[in-house]
Amino acid sequence: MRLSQFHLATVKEVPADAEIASHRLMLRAGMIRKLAAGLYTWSPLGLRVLRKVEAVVREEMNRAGAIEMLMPSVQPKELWEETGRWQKFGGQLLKIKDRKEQEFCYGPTHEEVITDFARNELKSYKQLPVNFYQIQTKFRDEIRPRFGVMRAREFLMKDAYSFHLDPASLAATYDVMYQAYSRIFTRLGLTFRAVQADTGAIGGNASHEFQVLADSGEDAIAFSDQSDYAANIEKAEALAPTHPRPAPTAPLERVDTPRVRTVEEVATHLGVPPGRVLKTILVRGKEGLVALCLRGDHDINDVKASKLAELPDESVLASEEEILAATGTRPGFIGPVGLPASIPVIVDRSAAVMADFVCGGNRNDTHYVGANWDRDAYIARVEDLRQVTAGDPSPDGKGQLRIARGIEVGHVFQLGQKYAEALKATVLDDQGKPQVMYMGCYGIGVSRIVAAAIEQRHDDAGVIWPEPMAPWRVAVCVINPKNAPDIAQAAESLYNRLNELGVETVLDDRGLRPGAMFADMELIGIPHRVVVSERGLAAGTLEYRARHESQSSQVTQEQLLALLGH
RNA sequence: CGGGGUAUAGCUCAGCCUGGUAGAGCGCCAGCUUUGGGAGCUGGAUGUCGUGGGUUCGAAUCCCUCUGCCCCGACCA
Repeated sequence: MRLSQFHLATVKEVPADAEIASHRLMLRAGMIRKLAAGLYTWSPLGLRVLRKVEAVVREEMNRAGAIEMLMPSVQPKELWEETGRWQKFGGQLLKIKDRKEQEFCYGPTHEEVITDFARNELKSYKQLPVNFYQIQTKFRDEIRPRFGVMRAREFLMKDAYSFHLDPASLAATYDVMYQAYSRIFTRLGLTFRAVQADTGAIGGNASHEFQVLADSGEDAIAFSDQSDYAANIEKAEALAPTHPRPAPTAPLERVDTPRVRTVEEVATHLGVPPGRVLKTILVRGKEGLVALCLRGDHDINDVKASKLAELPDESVLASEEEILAATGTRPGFIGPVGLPASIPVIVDRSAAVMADFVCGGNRNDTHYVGANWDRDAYIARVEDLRQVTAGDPSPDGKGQLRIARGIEVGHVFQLGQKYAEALKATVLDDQGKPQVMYMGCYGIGVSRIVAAAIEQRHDDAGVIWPEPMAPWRVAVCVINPKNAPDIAQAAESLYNRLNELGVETVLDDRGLRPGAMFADMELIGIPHRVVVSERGLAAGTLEYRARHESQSSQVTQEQLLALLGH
């Protein structure tokens, strides 16, 4: 590509609200332009990168035996009503009407459509297993789109759906997809981890997220320092302490704590560490309120809490009015000691081994000190309720947990029969009997990968693309071609030679001053830069510099080609 | 959806408090000069000051309305 024939539109300034590196750099490099909240135009430059990611994804999906297809982005309401998701999906589902007032949605995902396709196309177990995929635009009406294409409303996704006669076949394909995903992210040059993920309401335990490690990531992941255990923090189990609960040594005593409400305030006020304070959270259960007790220095894990039988799928904190009505006490002074018997007290594993602890007094402006389980308060059940923290023992018994931040770029999931059942997608088995198929689904955020790669690989000057993602591998920069026709000629012939060898090359023939040219090539992250100038021409050399290095070197054309693998 | 901001030239922003001819830098156009790290000089074009209303002799500026956008909390590739 001759840059003079391309549309490169780099800018120096970027809105102050572009917070993370990838968003800023994508705007500066002119890869994307915002159309509206969460909606971005991919410029020619940005699209080149997006297509590179797509190509790797497509290659590996094909290699793994998946078959590409393409489904509509607009989907009829009726299908979504069959699975109940027209309602359940919530506000993220963009609903639209056509001229006949018929309702549709812009597809946020394609389980309904693919399962409808499958129930019509797949008749026999002999057609299974089969794995369909597409690379397609999705729309999710995110409550808060942010960080550019990292969390956009419209985004490019690779989604695959596999169909099976039995769970064993599903597990086998799941494994193949897991391996394919590992290859994809490895090939793209990303530092990532596959982590166990929560399976939500669907059940089962086979789901992994592929997380690109980056401090700006929105997810927290927990991993062992001594084994390959890794899980989304929502999923990571907090093991029960191995030591038994100490015997009570202190008497139960009520103390005045006027206006002292939070764990931190209580700890400071009474001069005890937060770990000696019991945190009691009242949530709205299926029948009345439920008390959840945690150690003061621990945080509740909403996913774990919502799995409790007493709680609805979406657990909600009780309001101040509800708490007052149920206990006669304001939030901040609630504790398990003397709590109305109608409120079950579910205690986190770590909190259950506390002794002589501080807790709310169930009377405004008071707390108890020297409280003890059994003697003073009744435990309905002990559960794992808390978020793991760094230093906790790894759930697999090997090593300690560390916490890192990640960007979710892929997710593999064994769906089981949920959708096939709702949509009555069956095949005949070898007995001629209809069997509901088992399904797996496998997603990759193609556009998000572009942003995630930049988060991991950039410097002050701009992006440092992994080679498979770079818009071009090599940039040929010409210095002052106007003054010396032989320089332009030399650059031209080098450019042609590289193209003949199949090296994707961009020739910067815009005639800019060197500084502007170098700045642009660094900003857009071209891995290899070659400078053709009068100096070098006289010496018969070219100036070479790798994007990730700060030093240039003089090379002959043969050396350059060798360096590029030719 | 709750809380907090913000909206002025193509872009990034000042001006608003204290009402009185619409500003800067970058970019763009023309010309001259310059040519190894985002050049210099000269000249030029560009605005319903987000929308609608109100106060006022007079509103970018004060008041109200609506809308867009951004940030902080619960969802997901």
